[in-house]
Amino acid sequence: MTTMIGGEVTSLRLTEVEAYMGSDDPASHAYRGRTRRTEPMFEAGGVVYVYLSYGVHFCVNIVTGPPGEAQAVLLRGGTPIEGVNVMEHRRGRSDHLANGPGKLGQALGLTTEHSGLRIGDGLIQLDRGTPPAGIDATPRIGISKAIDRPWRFVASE
DNA sequence: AATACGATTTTCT
DNA sequence: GAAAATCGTATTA
Repeated sequence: MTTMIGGEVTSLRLTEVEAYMGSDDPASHAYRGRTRRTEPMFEAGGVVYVYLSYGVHFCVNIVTGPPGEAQAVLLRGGTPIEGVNVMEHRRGRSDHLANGPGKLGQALGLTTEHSGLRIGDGLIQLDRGTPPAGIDATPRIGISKAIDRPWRFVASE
């Protein structure tokens, strides 16, 4: 995916994501219905949902389902491709640029201000990218409910 | 109006 | 391996 925030272009290849269903998924923010924060999740697919985690980190989601379903994919990690110097500057270090949800959000320069934006509006884009050799499904991380659902997907290459 | 709690990361021991 | 940092949101009174 590619972002153009503050005049800086950064792109990376997504390698780790997690799926979140809406009303069927106790671990989802949208589980208890529509609220102001989760509003973007109930939009049609192609909308970005960003939230502040632990008051410290910005985590990025992409809505995938039809309107009202609140299906989304949490971007957990990726490998930098373009604008690496920008990411290094934003992260304040040269390693571990986007190998985690909060890190990825910070590296791409996304904040809650960008929540609800549509992909393709000029700020955020999804590219075709290189297909992974394989995909592993594992249990999701950092949640306390519905841990038994293997909805974390990792590119094996 | 008040309070408890994260879809986390970093740093220290 | 453990703990702190930090604030918006949801829940409760």
